Amino acid sequence: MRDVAALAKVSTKTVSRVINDLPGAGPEVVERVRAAARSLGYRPNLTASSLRRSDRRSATIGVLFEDLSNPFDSALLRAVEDRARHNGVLVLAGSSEDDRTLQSELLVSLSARRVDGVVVMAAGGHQDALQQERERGTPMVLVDRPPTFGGTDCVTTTNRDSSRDAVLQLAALGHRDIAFLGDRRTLWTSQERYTGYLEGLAQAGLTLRDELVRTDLHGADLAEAATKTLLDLDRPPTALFTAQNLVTVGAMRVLRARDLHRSTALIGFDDFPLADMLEPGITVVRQDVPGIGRKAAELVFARIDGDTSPPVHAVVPAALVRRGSGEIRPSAH
Amino acid sequence: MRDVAALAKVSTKTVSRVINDLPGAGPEVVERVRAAARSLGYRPNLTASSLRRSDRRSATIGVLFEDLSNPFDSALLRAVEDRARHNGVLVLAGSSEDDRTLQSELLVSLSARRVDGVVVMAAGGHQDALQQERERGTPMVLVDRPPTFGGTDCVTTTNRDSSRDAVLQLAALGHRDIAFLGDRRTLWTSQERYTGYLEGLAQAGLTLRDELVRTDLHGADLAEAATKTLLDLDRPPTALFTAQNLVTVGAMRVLRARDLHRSTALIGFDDFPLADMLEPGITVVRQDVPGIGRKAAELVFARIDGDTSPPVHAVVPAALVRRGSGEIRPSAH
DNA sequence: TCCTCCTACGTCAACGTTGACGTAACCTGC
DNA sequence: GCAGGTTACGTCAACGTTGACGTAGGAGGA
Repeated sequence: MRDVAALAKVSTKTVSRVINDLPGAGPEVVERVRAAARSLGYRPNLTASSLRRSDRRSATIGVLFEDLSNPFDSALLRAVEDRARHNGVLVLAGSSEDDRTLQSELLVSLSARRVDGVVVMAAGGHQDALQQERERGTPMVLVDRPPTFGGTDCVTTTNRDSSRDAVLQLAALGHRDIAFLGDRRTLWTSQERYTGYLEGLAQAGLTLRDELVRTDLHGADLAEAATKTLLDLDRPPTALFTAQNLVTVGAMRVLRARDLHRSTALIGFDDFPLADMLEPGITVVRQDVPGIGRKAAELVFARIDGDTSPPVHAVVPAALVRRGSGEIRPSAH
Repeated sequence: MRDVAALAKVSTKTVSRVINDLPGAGPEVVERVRAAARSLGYRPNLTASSLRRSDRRSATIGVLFEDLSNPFDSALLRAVEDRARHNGVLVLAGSSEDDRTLQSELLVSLSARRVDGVVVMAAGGHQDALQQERERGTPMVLVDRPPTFGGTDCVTTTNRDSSRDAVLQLAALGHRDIAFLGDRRTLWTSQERYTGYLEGLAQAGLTLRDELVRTDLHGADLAEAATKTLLDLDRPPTALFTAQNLVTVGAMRVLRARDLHRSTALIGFDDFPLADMLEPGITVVRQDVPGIGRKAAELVFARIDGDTSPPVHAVVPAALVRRGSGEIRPSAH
């Protein structure tokens, strides 16, 4: 900046004025400064700028999801990024791997870089670190899972209602033995979806068979194993409700291996690519991921801009996408 | 920091020493400062720190890919992120949408935030903005596509060789009419894969039929349309080589719709989730995405650490994954 | 005893930028 | 012709931190 000022024969303050399009610089000086900046390849230092500016904004937000290589997470990141770009804001992204310690460390890193706000998918268990950061005044929005503490916005989907509807659809087709396969029980989403499953059974007048419930299936491999034991039961389920992405994939694999995929009904929570290309297509509860991301971003930006209205828990509706696997009737036996 | 210093009754410089674990602070003072920092919830300001420090590192790198919601891109991001975390570095991520203007703007944004280096998937066409940034001294590594200018590291895969091998495998099965469906011709990867296709044909002693080559298929819809026209030819191809992710999906859709998926061979470049769950499983050329990401990250960090050895073009080998669709023989006619 | 060296601090300025404020020149209206 | 206002600059200090350097006090050696 000093070099630019020297070359244009003005003070650094005038360079600052030109760079920020502030009034108080004559047209001819503006031109001189612009030319000097161009010829020197000058790039303003945003970090120094935000250090001095009164609003102290870094025009950067943090995104802390579980695993950025997971399609759900990356779609969400992309949605947040799009909305952020719209505001001239960049995104610092990190994967917490659902590890509280790691999440906490990353949060400190983000905080040290003075992000204006954060969008977080809370790791399971205690949310002390999140709460602490929130109480320091950092604008924060939780996605996918609500906070266990107060005063914080969050965006989730219709986990319980959509799960109930899925189970009701299976029951309406005549299924009486509907299995539930869920992710880690510590996850709020898993709990909600399980509650929805229970509500669905109750509403359809079906009794819960405990042995048809398998949880803590973290990853497709565990889901495969669980599906196998379910199918080996004396009275195996005629329909499966798989409450997460990878669980659905694991279950599908086993159904195919045993050639049961045309006779056993399957509804999964979370859509995934190519679900429509399989035979049969996989019926899923599809979350509105871009909608969730957009809403979350809007909330952080509103808070960053000083919105002090009461915290919001936004619920973005999911939809049942019928593709075949969820429309299979129980085979007569 | 001033508050911490006041509370611990020391100078800010001593606080700095304690925070950075530098010598020159007695054990009892260290304890006092730590306690003060804790009780005030002090967080060092990394941007101010990097402004003053001599190395001027921000401990942040930029990642500029085409679309962070694309599985290839997000897997790559994750790999870079993991390596970065290992160095205590955070990642600023952006999607360029293969738009040169947008890419250039994002690059300026990254530069203004003083990232220590960038990993870029170059947008098609001129790379002036990239070259300019590179010449300003920013450590830079290109992934997926090489630079059109010199002095810059890059990491790609065996586009040409793997494409040739795929075509040779099809030829060995007896196919004589092998179609090529490719992405935008401006993309280096498309060109390389097309060259590999030509080499494969030549090496197998097959003659090129121009009408079997379709390029500029940006997205699954265009790929679908192109596949339809190919199959409507008087002498349709008996095998397809689809040179990109979404192109493969588009082609698959059409083959299925016409019930040709068991009789027409298909090999796609780029793996995708569930490719193994389809009937038949889709034979693909699989890139080592984590390997590419890791290598790219290693290269930037080496450059950031002052490595001035000649620029490297690392080639991470891809592998043919046989799943069925690429092993279909031409039907007798 | 005195000089040297080390340790544990403190002081000051600077990183690149901008807010607050100052000032000289010009305009406007009567 | 002059008060009052506006425009186009410049000067200075400060944002939070750390490098360079200073200093007081104690340990150690001749």
